[in-house]
Amino acid sequence: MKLSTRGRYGIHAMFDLALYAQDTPQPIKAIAEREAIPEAYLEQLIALLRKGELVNSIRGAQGGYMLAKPAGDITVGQVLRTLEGDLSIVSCLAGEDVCAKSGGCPTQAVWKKLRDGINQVVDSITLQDMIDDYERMNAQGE
Amino acid sequence: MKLSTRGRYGIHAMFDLALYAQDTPQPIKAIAEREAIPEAYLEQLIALLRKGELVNSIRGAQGGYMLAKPAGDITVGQVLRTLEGDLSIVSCLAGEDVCAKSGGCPTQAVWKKLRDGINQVVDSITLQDMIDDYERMNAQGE
DNA sequence: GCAAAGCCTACCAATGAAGTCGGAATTGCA
DNA sequence: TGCAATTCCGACTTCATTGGTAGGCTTTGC
Repeated sequence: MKLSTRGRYGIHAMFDLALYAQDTPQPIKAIAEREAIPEAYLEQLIALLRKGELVNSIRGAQGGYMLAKPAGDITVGQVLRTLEGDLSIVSCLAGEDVCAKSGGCPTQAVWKKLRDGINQVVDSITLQDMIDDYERMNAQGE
Repeated sequence: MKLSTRGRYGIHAMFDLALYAQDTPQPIKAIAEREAIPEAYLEQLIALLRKGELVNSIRGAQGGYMLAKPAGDITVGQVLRTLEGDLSIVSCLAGEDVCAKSGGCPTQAVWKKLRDGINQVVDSITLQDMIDDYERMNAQGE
């Protein structure tokens, strides 16, 4: 039950954009270097984020990427779902197909609680929250 | 970020034992049939549960498996961890290795919250809780 | 002693994750 | 006008894991 690197890289990349792409768009190369992500791979991930309308792209020289919305309007959950698909842990819930044991097996209740717990956590954290944490940390360190 | 069938099958099997192996041990074959799990595969999974000391085995004819502890003392989390390994979503936390960005990257806080949320859910549900749910459901259905 | 069970190990196929590669199309700037 | 920076796109490869099978040995109740 691991998050794949997609989700991890994705959050890193989005955080990076929130931090560095306030004024000028950031090219993949810069993000990849700062966040230690393979450049060609990051390209794929960002393509997904673009389709998910979480980032905007500017093509051509001096181009790059920026957040499509304010950092406070983007949650960790949105990013993870865009990259990893539905977070519902067990296909049984996603597909709405009832288990062999009709009437809803008692395990289903467990998976539901798990799913809700996870969503509750990831949807309550925005990129802005992360930035705030980060700046608080830096202020404290000095 | 899916739970593999291991976890799903495992919970089913444990629930089955909690329900049917109160007095007499249940052989793999019976569990597999009731829960619709491939017999030979279930054998492997139960071997893990045995090593994790969540079930006891009785060898020989009329043998089978029983829970090693009262159903109220076994949590969903214990079962999942035994079968799936650490539930900590992101290796970064398990290995205690600090990220490239020293001082703890701000994403780490996110993974920690996620991990804690998941553990909180799965460790708060025991097999007995599932049984109770199940019986309540049946009582209601009639 | 036979048959019902657990136990053990090796093996296999399919899938998805992670990443690479090459080459377009677009665009700022000298 | 043309070069270089950059996004965009799709195919390909490699590797580990998942999910499962097969076969044979060991234990033990009846």
